[in-house]
Amino acid sequence: MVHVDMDMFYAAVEMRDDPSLREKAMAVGGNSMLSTSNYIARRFGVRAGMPGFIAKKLCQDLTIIRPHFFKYKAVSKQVQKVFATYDPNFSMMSLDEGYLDFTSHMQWRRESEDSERTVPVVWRSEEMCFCEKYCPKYVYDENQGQEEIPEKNEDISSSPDLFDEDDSNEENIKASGENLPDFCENCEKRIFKTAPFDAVLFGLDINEAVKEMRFRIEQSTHLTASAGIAPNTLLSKVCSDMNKPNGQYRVLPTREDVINFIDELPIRKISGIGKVCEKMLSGMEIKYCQDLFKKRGELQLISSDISFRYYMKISLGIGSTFVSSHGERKSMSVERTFREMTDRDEMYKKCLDLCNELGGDLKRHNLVGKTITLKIKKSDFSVKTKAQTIANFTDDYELIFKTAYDLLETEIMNSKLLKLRLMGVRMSTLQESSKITSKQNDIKGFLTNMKKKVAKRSAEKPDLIKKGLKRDAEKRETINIKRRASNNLKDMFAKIKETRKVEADDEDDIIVVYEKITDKK
DNA sequence: AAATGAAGGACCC
DNA sequence: GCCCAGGGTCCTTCATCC
Repeated sequence: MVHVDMDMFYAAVEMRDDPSLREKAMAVGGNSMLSTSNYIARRFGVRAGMPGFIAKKLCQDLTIIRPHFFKYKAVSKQVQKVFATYDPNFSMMSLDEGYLDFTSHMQWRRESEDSERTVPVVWRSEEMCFCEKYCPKYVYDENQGQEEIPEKNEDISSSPDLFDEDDSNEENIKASGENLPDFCENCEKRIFKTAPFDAVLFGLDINEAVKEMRFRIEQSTHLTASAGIAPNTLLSKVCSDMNKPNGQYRVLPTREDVINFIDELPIRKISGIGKVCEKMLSGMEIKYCQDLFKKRGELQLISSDISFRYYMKISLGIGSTFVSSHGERKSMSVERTFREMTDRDEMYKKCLDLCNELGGDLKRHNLVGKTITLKIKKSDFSVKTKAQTIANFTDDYELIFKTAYDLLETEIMNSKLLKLRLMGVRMSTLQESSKITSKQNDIKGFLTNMKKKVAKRSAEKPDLIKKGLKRDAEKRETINIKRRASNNLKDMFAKIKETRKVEADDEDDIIVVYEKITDKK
């Protein structure tokens, strides 16, 4: 499995298109949030996911560029084109990263011609030396002359035995680059060591294959990518981060290599273990992946089945061994942050706008849905979502607004003074609009619609508030029950310790952790 | 008793 | 050095519905 990740994607695109940005500290995003920063800005501590105004404080000279998504999409398409030649079934996780299965490519590669592994050099970065001295003309093959895009070569016998299965050409290329200095003494630019030629021949093994792919990406987009090669996606994702700018890393498909790699790996490196999880696990003295296995007894006690399996898989370095090109989407949404809003009419107006946008998006993607969710974020940053499923699939903004309005109305009614900083509308339970029949809509829809209407009538607003308060009381009660349960955890441990041989020295810590989890609302 | 909905979070890019 | 956009997915808990 190979994971490929473009280096500081958005920032790199902007720097590519505006050379004046290259020597500056810059970031892409807005005043409220940055999505990427370049390496100069990172030296000041400016990182992705940081509010722009804070970044400005860290680095006064920071240039903030608004994102240009159409550009990123175009670049992503180019990258995908390269991906497709190595694995037509590649799966894109976002605009700038994807997983590929190289198995069948490697089969093909073993029997490939040199010409099929040769990539012409059509572009050199401006930071790189162009001087004759260090960019010798490379004659790929005396018989074939200048090389174009690799084509099926009919006469096979003529190719020399120079590059056997065992003898990859990596050595040859390296050898020619190793003698060169890092920088040219004439132009003082970096010397293009990996490919000081008009065409580059890549070797047979997977490292070479991935280098070739990254080289192709660079040639077509003028941007660099990093990659990770490993026996499964979980590991390859981590690997692509190891040699981050413009590099790659491989974990061999052997037991030793996988164990060596995973054992000392901080859990936070694994995709899916975030801030919260890290903190919780560190409370149990779990910092590295091997600790997950060491503390498996305790973990099983406090985790759900799914989480526990997940942890164990991580600790053993187990992950998915196949990629599936994107499944169908589950939801579609629009949301917007704005300056504090208290006026109701303004809120309804905003809601309408969002519904309008969402409706357009749905239509554009040929989708209809039936669950509408209203999301609001108050000035204190607390987030609330309210959802309602309607009878019929729709993409009509007026219909969406009808229910979104109701949801917003009850929210306004339920709070004395609503101060909003964000509003969003989401549609889920999606269907392809072509797939839905009018019959389904008419009969089934009519019945459920009636039911909903009756149910809604019977629930009047004061009742709703009462019900809400009642539910709060119930919630508090369940929290208390859980708290009591956690007090009994000590006894539980003792019993479990007897029946199973669990090494739990730090029971107190675990109870603290447990309380933290259960008290968390 | 199993399935579905709703609400809330964690997490990812 | 700080509490954060906007697009998603998935998990968990609780309620409800036959």
